[in-house]
Amino acid sequence: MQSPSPPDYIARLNPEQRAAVEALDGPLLVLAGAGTGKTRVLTTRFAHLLMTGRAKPWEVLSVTFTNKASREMRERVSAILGRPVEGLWLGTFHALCARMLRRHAALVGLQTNFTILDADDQLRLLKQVMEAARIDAKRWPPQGTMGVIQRWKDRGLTPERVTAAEDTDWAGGAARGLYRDYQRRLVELNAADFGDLLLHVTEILRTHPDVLAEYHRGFRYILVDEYQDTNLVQYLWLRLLAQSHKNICCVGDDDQSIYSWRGAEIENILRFEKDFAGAKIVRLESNYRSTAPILAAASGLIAHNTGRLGKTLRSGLANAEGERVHVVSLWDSEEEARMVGSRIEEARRNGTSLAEIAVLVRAGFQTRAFEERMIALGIPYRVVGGAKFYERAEIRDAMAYLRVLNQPADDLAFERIVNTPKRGLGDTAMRAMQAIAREQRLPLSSAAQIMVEGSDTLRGKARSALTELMHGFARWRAALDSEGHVVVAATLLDESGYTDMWKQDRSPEAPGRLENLKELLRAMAEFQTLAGFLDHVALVMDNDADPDAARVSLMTLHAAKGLEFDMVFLPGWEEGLFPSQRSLDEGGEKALEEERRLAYVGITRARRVAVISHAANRRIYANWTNSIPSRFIDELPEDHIQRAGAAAQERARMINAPSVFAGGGLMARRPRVIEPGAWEVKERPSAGGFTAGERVFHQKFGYGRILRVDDDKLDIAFEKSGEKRLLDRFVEKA
DNA sequence: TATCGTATTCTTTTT
DNA sequence: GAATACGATA
Repeated sequence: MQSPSPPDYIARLNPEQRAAVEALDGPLLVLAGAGTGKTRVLTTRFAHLLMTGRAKPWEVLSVTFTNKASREMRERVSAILGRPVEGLWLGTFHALCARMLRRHAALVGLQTNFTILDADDQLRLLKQVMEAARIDAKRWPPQGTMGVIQRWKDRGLTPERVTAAEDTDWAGGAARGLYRDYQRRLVELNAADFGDLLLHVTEILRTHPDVLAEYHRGFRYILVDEYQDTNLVQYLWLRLLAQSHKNICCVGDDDQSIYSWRGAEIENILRFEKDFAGAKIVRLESNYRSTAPILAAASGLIAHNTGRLGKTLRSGLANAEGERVHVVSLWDSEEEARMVGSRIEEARRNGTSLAEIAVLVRAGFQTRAFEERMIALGIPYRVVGGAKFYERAEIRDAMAYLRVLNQPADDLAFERIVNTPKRGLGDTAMRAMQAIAREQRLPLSSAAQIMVEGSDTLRGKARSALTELMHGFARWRAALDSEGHVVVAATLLDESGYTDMWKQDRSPEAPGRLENLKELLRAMAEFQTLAGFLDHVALVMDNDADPDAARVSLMTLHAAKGLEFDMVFLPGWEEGLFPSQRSLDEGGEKALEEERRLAYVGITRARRVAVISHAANRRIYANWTNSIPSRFIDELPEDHIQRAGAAAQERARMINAPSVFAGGGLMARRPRVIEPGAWEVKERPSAGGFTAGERVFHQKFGYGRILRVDDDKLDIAFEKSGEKRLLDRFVEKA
């Protein structure tokens, strides 16, 4: 089977990578640790499938999670093959499913040109459904209902498949009915939400053997990236498609599973061997990215998790020497931002490119403080995944116009633009329109047409405005074929008065918005059809403005997965923030492990320098709150880190004045070195002497019971406010 | 019908 | 503290 001298794309691999590439037939799980050449294995494997003649390019189904990953894979496959490859089934779960669903839309009651709704539309629609069902939106927020529905969809449950036992805890057992109504409305609107793309296709594959057989003939091999992040419906979809030939190769890393909140089930990867009989497992453990201390720190941290498949990362670099991971303690979040700023300036002076520096935060709002600092210092930066182009109001408005153009039955889009700009069509007119639509079971735009043609329903300014709008749409739609979608879009924005609305707007953002509209038209020109463009926007909501430019990257830890930088800053390692309190409240111990994996992802992004920091005081909402260092800092192996700031002094003090008593006691009574000023909240010297199981009282959180004592820190289960970690001086014995 | 003021929520993470 | 949502008022 193996030729005497393998092709050089194989010869360049290390033995474990080679094993992963060459095991072409049957199920294979590749456990790829951070920085072990996962993408390389996937792309080489793809190329190898073609080179060995096992499959044609279109017979391989390659699935990724992000658009970025699929773009990268496409580029690298064609680089290996030395030519651009066309007709590939390569994309995100959602993009591939959208493509499949367009072919079989009728099987779930949709038309081929169905609209893909974004999060905003979904919520508005659900609100309407909940209102109609007279559910108290105060008590049961629509977002919560949306969450319940999405989790069902994540598990492949259509409304019919949801059992009564599943529907107890939300809205008093009304959630299942709301789900059913919501799905009905979607079909009426000829629309699908994100979850539907997978749900519908999986349902079709489950219930239409002929369709399934067609795909079995089509896809001889399946490649899956980031398998640890798949949810149940994605798993079902894959299993159905792999059923006959079983040539499925999943690549993933259980230590980097960070999407459980989106329905991902880490069990999918843990269970792989059981799901696919005769599965082979290959471990990639040679890390070619980071220095030895960074790897050691990350490994030491993740070792605190249980239930791992287990991997040992070892450095594959020729020179793995490097600085220890820095841990910096600071007074407040402003000082933290200053520290990061000055270290970036220093690195820049020493020749590090800004493109090689990243600041990775737990939550999006944290980037703001660093942005301000970057502006003050004149350091170019970019916020990755921040305010998205396609989420801006003017873009969404323009998109709504285009959606109505493409599909008159798109009620959500129609509602959005019918009175934007203001045409004098307020509540009264809209209520009348909705009444007609409901009675005759027609889309809003048809109802509007009726109102315009009829004589009695609408009069005066409102009438002429609506007439003009409807005539406009007829005209623009007619021009679509002859003029092309870009020209029509430009005309539409002008004639509808939308551009004028912003031209007359005196607010400082208005010129920028007009600029954005022009940018939208430029983006449209890259697509053959209007429908193609709309799909792209719904599925590929990214805005990667010149990623090569020398800028510091600011982003969330989630957004950083799959990326790497020479120098990585990891600020805000504080209890409550990271690990996130909310996450802990919702998910308990499992959530804590996921937070820890997130920390692991963060550290392993760094090639040469990692700087972890925490601040003693931080402003949350409007007021200052004090925080204690994240437990993850304590979990880092001391031999591989280097402390600076207050914590270093504190630690020096501990070493210089060893206590004869073991454990907390005297050591816990050491004065806080973090200054200036006293702690604002009433603080008593560390009392020590707390034991697990004891009942305590806290000013804000009320009564609770101590779960664990860790030096001067206590894990407390509060009766009202969940589990928290606090310094003992803030609680008293109850 | 539109605008202004107040109340409320938000800060997890994304296709 | 800001952005949004909603209600009261002109």
